[in-house]
Amino acid sequence: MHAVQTAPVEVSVASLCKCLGDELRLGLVCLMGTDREVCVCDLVAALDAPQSTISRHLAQLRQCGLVVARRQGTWMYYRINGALPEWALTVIESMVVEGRRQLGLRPLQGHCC
Amino acid sequence: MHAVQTAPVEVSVASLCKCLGDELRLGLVCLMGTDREVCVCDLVAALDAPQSTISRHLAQLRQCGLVVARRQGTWMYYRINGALPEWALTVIESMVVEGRRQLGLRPLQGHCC
DNA sequence: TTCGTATATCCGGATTAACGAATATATTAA
DNA sequence: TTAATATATTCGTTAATCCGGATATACGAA
Repeated sequence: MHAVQTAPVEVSVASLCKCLGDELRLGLVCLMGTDREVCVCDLVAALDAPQSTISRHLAQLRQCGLVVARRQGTWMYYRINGALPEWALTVIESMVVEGRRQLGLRPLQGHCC
Repeated sequence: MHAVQTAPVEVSVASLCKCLGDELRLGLVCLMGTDREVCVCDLVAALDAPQSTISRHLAQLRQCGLVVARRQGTWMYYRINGALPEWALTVIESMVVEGRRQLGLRPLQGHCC
């Protein structure tokens, strides 16, 4: 399991933090965890925000290199970018654990679709 | 050495990230590291920004609980708040190491004053 | 006291970011 | 084709953030 990564992607510490400095984006990342693939409809349902808002924030996370997306039919699945450098994955993992606690979120299991 | 901490302070993951999501504030934290006390004049010199700007960002870090200040005469010394919870200190340490690399900063040694 | 230095705060203006309804695009099924 | 569903993007409005000169405050020395 656990797909092996290609060469690490450069990510700026400040832009990573800026991404996670928004509660909605932090919530998205917390729902994914570092190893889970989730589809947009689940994220919309779990965070109870308008679809356009979720989609916009996902685009930001993607543009930052923090997450990657995979299309399957009409659905889009998002996950943390496994090609992130070690330090970034470590940071994300630590924050996700605490972030879930603070935001009262559980990692999403199974797919809605 | 290494002062023992009192009870951990609650810090929100999102607000910690928001703090570190600004390059100037990230620079300040990188110059302090997790165990160094630095005075404002050194920070102003090292980051080459107006004193009022530095002071404003330091106030934000302080208000977030990320740093604590100690006055000594006319000088103010700042350091990372040792009472931060474990996860926060871990996150900061990881980001500081990489942040220094990206911003081209060295931890400040010795005092200007 | 007064002066000089170090730091903090104020404030108006500029820039950036977040929002969400409306609309566009992509895909599948019929 | 068309319709239906899932997701992305646009756009105008509102809110938050950043900046830095000017000013205020705190302290030590004289």
